[in-house]
Amino acid sequence: MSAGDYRLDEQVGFLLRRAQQRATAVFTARFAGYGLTPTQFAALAKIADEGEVSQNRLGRLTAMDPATMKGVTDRLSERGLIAGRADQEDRRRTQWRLTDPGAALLAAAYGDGFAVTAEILDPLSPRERATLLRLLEKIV
Amino acid sequence: MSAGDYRLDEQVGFLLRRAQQRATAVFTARFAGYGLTPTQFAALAKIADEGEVSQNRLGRLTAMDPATMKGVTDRLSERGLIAGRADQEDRRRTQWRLTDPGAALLAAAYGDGFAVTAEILDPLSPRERATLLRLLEKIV
DNA sequence: GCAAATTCGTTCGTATACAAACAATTTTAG
DNA sequence: CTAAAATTGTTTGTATACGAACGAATTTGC
Repeated sequence: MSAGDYRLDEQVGFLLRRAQQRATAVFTARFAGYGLTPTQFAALAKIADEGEVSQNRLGRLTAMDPATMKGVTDRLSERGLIAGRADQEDRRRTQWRLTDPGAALLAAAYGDGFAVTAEILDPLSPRERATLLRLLEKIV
Repeated sequence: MSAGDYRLDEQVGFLLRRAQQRATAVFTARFAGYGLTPTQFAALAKIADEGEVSQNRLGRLTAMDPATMKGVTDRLSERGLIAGRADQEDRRRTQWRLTDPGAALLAAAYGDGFAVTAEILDPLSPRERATLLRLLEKIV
């Protein structure tokens, strides 16, 4: 346990941070034309799945805390990609749905979403890809 | 390639983002007493390895771009954990080293660094742990 | 039915993360 | 030797990420 035994480059936290940096870089390059960040794309995809979804629930589905979710929905809303309405049954809630431009942008971007995944996993064999996803699922 | 086929929860980028959130949460809980973030701890550990290191090189060793590195060295320096000096041979450079308090804090924290790694990898078998590290290395 | 607990969304502050543009300095090439 | 290229570090702006504290609204527990 001495200092000399601690190798930063072998710690899983450090490797996860670097892997996510790489994933973000691949995404950013591929999505430059859409002006969408990974979290914004995730939010659009989940709203599409849900049809209509409250802000906090969207945060849970996309792994963003309420403070982060606020910023993302604000920016998507300002760009006119999503629209919110006050929920009459629960007046604390804001329900979000895709606008037509939002749905169109998302439809155009899906293919690049698959391409991002493919590019990140390119160094791995099909078997390794499945293993990586399985192990990541186990530690989250 | 239709919209319905895109499952966010199975995309490696999304899983990496969630895994890193978990890793950061484990680190933050374990390091609450030190007031160190994962990047700050990484910087201290690498400075310790190098003895003395320039700001940009430290950024490369810890996977931080120059703008991010600036913020980290500023905060560590303000806390008196590291000290910088102007390099006489290359006047663009700032060389950083640990102060005595910085070295003492780092020495006290190393054990918790190992504990963080152990806790993150706890759901995996020894064999799976090695596999995960190997696959992450391949995609970074 | 009502007080306590929980949930929803907001705001503030701090800390990565990185693109882009920049000045100062050093290195490289011809 | 010197002009071009590269490196070092800084600054600004945008976007996560999250702790903490908060008011408003809803649900729970007794």
